[in-house]
Amino acid sequence: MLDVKFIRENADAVKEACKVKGIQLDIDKMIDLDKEIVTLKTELQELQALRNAHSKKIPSASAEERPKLIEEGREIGQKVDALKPSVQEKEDELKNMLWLVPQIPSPKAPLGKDDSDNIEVKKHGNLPEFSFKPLDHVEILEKHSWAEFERVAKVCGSRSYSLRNEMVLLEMAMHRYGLEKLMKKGFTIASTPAFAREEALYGTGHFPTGRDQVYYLPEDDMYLSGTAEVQINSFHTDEILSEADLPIFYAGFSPCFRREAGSYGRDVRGLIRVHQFQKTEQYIICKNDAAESEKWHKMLLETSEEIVQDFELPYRIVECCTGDMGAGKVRMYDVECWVPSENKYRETHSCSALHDWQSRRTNTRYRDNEGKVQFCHTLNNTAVATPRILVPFLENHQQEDGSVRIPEKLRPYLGGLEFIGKK
RNA sequence: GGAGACGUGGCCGAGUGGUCGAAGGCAGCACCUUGCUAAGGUGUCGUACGGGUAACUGUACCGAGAGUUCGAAUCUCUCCGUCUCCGCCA
Repeated sequence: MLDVKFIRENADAVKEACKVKGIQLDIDKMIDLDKEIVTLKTELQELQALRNAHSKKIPSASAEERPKLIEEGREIGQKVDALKPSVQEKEDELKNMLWLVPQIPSPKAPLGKDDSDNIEVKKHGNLPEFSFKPLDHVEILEKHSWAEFERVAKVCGSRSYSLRNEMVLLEMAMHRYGLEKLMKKGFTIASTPAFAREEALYGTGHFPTGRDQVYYLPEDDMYLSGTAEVQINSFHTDEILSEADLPIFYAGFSPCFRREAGSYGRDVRGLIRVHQFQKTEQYIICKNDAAESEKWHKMLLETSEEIVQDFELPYRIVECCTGDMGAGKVRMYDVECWVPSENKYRETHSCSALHDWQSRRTNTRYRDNEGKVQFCHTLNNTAVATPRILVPFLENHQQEDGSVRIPEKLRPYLGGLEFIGKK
């Protein structure tokens, strides 16, 4: 969300943001609507001032004067009541449009239409060379009975899975490793509920546009969130923090749910795109300062890099172009890990800086050292998302004998095992 | 699932129809004091929107929404939340 005042004064920049992000929105209409609201509100406020002044006279009025004054007051009240609904209606209309206004992307962000315009900014690690015919991750899983798909699909539908035996332990080890790393870096580890109210999804920006991607629980009017970002982003709703409190680092740990509507036929096989997964998420609230945001954005990205490096996965970083980054984002990077069976890099982490776009939606503010109340900046990035990360992990670390090598940094979390699946 | 209590500013807490955006205290901030000194005094101290160069000023906000009333923090209803007791339960 952007400030209406900002939109009013920077209409061209906002229109340009809509254009480069591929968002259809009538900014001029919003500005006209806003003008109309200001006019109506001024009128309403004048009437309310009149009403207040008038009703103040009544307590001291004599018994004879009273009925007349009350009658006059009633008339003013009727005028107020007549005006109120139209103000309310127009404010709601504006608010509904404001939810859709994109954040202005950084001038450093590459322009582009979709993910094909993303720019590779870094490559790390050597691609594996196999002296044998490597298996894809589903074949590896099946070979060791490390996952069950068909029976689970009968129970839970497509894009479901059940990890088995060492895979469950490996999954837990990865999260344990990630959480400990983040804790050492000063993050507060927060297990979060997987469900949330509608407001929280508006807060992150998943709503109103992404409703079809989110599971809904009608009995309880709750939604299953696709990331702990949803809950964490709303933790400080309506609060005015102190500058001294910032930055706040959260490491969210939660099950995540995505309907994957519209992705029929894409990545249906295996663990790349599933309805339910487990994620350790990095989240930062910091002060309203672009340089500060940029600093933490770098830090978040570096942390993800450390993680995939410790997992010994070849990866690259792409900077997402304006058309691929999402409405709320100023700048965004993806970490993509090498998937040998597909002969390409696949996204495993997504690192975003949103400036005050989310904090305006949740009304999360802080008082700066000068006493001025400001909206916070927010950032987030994946730390560990399973089972997706298992795909490059299994495929890159597979051995000729069918076992899978465990990188050194992960061994302490797996009872020191160097390999899993060794006969 | 059943019964009850409650929700006021950064925090504590008073306020049950008008003079209340809200007493008092704590914390914060500014200045003063410097033999009651890890203290004392005075002042200041919510947010948003509108008007004004500014001082200042108008409106709204006492969990949220709706209602009653000339007038609502205060009365009514709905919802949300917190707490207590009973029941059920991983």
